[in-house]
Parts: sequence; C-alpha cells; structure tokens
Amino acid sequence: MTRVRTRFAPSPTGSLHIGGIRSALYPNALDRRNGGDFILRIEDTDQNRKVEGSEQEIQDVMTAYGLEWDEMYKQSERLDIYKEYAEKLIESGHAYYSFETKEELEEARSLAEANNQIFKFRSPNRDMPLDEARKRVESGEQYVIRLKTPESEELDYEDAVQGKMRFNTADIDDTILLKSDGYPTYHLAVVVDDKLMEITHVLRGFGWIPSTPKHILIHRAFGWEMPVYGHLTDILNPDGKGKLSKRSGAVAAQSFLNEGYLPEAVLNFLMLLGWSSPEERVHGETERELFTLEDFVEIFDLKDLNKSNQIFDRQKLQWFNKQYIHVLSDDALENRFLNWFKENSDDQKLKEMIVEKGPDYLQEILKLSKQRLTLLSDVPDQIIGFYRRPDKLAFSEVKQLKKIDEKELHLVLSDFLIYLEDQDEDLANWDHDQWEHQVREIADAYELKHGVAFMALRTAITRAIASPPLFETIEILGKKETTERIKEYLS
RNA sequence: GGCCCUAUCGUCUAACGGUUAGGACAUCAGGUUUUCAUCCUGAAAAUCGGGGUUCGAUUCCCCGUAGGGUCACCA
Repeated sequence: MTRVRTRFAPSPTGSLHIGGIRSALYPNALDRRNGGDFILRIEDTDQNRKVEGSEQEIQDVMTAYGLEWDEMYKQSERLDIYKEYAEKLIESGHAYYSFETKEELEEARSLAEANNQIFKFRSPNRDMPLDEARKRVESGEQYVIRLKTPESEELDYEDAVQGKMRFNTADIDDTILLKSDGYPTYHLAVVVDDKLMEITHVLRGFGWIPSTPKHILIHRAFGWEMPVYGHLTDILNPDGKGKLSKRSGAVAAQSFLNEGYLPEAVLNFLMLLGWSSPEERVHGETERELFTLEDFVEIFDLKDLNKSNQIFDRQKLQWFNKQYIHVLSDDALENRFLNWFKENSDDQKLKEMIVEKGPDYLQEILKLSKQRLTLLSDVPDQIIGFYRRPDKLAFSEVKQLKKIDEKELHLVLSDFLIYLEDQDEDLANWDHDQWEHQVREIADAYELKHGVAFMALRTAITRAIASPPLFETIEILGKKETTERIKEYLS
C-alpha cells in the first residue's frame, strides 16, 4: 500500500486565518493516523500579493498549535520545474503559447458581459502552428501557456468529502498554466507539486471545487493518476453571511492565542466544526466532545466529515477554553499564564509585582481563581487584588449590603478584627470551620443574615463584588494586609 | 446571471427507511454554595416548502425556495 502523504498549502499573503488551522488539522491527522507524512508547501507564486514575514508567521502559528510537518517546500524555489512541465504539455499538444494581452482579454470579457453572454476564453492562438508560435516566443514577444480545454466533455470524480462531482468542460476557460512573468499559476503548480511530492490525499477548501476539473484535465494531459481530492467546508460568519471574516472579530489564528485561548481548546473546537466522532453515533448516549489532538488522530476518518458549511460560534469556543483551563495542573496554568502575560501584556507594574512575590504566591492565587477563568487574559483582573490594594468599594454599591445600616457593618468588621488579631502572624492555626462559625455568630449577634456578614467582610477585604472564597483569600493576603484593609473601613 | 455544492433546535451535530427525532453550546427556571464561578436537576427549542417512491420517509427521487462557493496572467 502506498504511504499516505498529505499537505497543507497556504499562501503567504497575510496572517494565517483560523480556518487555515482547521484545513491543516484534518490532513495532519489523516497522515498521522496512517503513519504517513505531512507536507507544508508555501504557495508563493504570486509576487504581487506576497506579504513580508507571512511565511514565517505561518510556521510559527502552526507550531504553536502543535501541527508539525515532515517536509517543507516553497514554490518560488521551484520555478524551473513548472516551466519544464509546461513545456512538456506544449510538446504533447495539450497546451499552447498564447499571445493576447491582458488588455485584450479585459476587453473581450467586458464585451461579453455587456451582451449578457458567458465569457469562456478560447484563444485564437490555440491552433497556431508550433513553429510559428516558437518563433514569436523567441523574438521576445510576451506569452502565456494555456491548456487546450476540450470543447464539451463531461468530467467527473469522486470527492472524498462531497461525493460525486460532475462538470462540463464547456464551462471552463483555456486555463493559463504559465504566466507571462514565467511563474506558474496555481493550477499548474498544484498539480505538478502534488504529483512530484507524491501527495495521496488533497484536502483543501471548498472554494477549489470549481477549479478541480481543470486539475483533472492537467493530470490527464500528463497521463498521471489523480490523488484523492476532498473539499473541506467553509467556516461562516455568525450571521451565516459569507466566509468568516474580520467583520465578526479577529480571525487570525495567532490572534486567538493573543486573546488568551489555549491552542488545544481551539483545536478541539475546530475539529468539531464539520467533523463528528463515530462515538456519537450511539443513539441516546451522551456525546463526547472533548478530544486532544492525539485522541483525534486516533479516530479521524474522512467519512465523518460534514458536507455543509459551519457557523463560527465563539461562545462554544469559550466553553471549550474553560474546560481546558479547568483541567490544567497548577504548574501548567502558571506557566501558560506567565508565557501569555509576557507576550501580550504591557502591565509592567503587575509584571514586577509577580516577580517580586515569587511563583508560589502566584500559584496559590491561580489555584483559587482557576474555575473563574475563561481565557488566560482573565487572569490579571482576577489576581490584581492580591498584589495591589484596590480602592475602597462602598458598601452602598454592593447589592446585598445596600439596605443595611453601615454602623452595623462596622460592628461586624471590628468584631471580626478581634478574632483575627488573636491569630498567629502566619495564620498557621487557621481553621475554616471555626472561623466560619465565628462569622455566623457575629452575624447573629447583630441579627444580620449570615450572608450579609460575609459580604461585608468580602467587600472590605477584596473590595470586589465577586471574589474567590473569603478565608482562602485572607490566607493568601496574610494577617497584616487583611487587618489593614479592614481598618481602612473603620477609620 | 452560468456552473457547482448544501439544507435537522438560535449554533455545532446524531439518528441500517420504522426513535417519545438524541447530545453539546447558548437561553430560561430551580437546587447546592459566604459572593462570583463551579457543580446538579429541569424546561423551552429542529427535520425549508411542494410533489412523488414506499405499508411507512429526517433518511431515496424530482421541482421550488434559501444559503454558500466560483466564474483573474490571485491563490
């Protein structure tokens, strides 16, 4: 059996789109499942659209998401190859030199449009004797090489995702294979490369379906066997209008990382967009939705891919992220946050304070905050109160305390202070049950609801409406800081 | 407009032609909890429309409709 070889072939025309990660994920999983190879091919045959640094970013982002490749190629370094293969097609009569200018083409196109006709280009040079064409080429005339497309012929193939596909060559131009700048078009380059790189499965975007008949024709012209083609669905904007685009928020694969998403969460979300696990097929059972890349590689199969487009739902993505943050170990969470923070925050002060207080202190706080996190970027807000004393929060701003006489709240605070001052400096003998009991007693003494007493303490100590559990917070803050915070309310 | 593809809760999806059409996210309502969050329980929510085929269509076929893709010397 031939070795499975798949590829991901992005163009370095800007940041890698989040959809690109999904387009890379499927072939990557397919090859890993079958012990094959995954090829990264940079399709940079368009000199005009090339964006500096994009090629590197693609590699960095893929690495960050854990999608690794076995081989890498750049089409711009293979120009001679494409030219050679284009010439072969000239030799064999499957292609021809064509001399019309872009302007002439443009004119013909708009004329056809004006007459409400379909524009399907067949060059007048199509049947020019080869000698004559060669002479013009040698004389330095600008030319392109075009494929001789059959006048009208049914073409079909079995798409690994979409199923049976049928086309008619009458709808297809005489496709340009080699541009006048000597660069190949996508169509030539992709077929030649897939052949030379021995790609067995071509998984690519939905948008390529209409040009697949061209690729069939080119394969046939060379006398080559076709690889398996599978066209992946598109990811749509939340309103279902159009492919996912900037208008619904950042869509660069990198920006999700910057926003504090975990790569494995994004991957998990992405893999389920258009793919469902066979485990789901058991009617009535709770479906599994959490898959690591490794799990996915184990069970991925082309036949489980969906045929209709998906809408990008950030809420579900967030849910995945939350799941993955929750199961991170304390060490892992700390590392993830620190790495994220280093790259994505300019809060110099907090950075310094974190260093000053040391890793153990941070980890204690993170342990308390973990279940309140959705994104890594939620961390600073969660932890800041442990590093810097927040401004006082008025009791009147707290819903539960609004109707309570402030004097009574002060009594609660001062009573609590008495207990607190009884404690050792390091709060080593802290006993939550005991303290909880005491707070309740204080509340009873003033005929307050227990919740009110807790809330008064929370407000004075954390100065936040929502916070981690009170006693754990006090433990981390320490006796001194806690005492001072309470006293600020009593003065 | 030509060509191609698609169509199950708001969203992602499951269902050998026979199920009370299942699950997840989101929503809503309860419960646990010192706040928030977590967690638990429950509710509401779908087969685009019309024709066939069949004893029986979410499922197969046709026609509409809607959505998407594509029609470059861009990929």
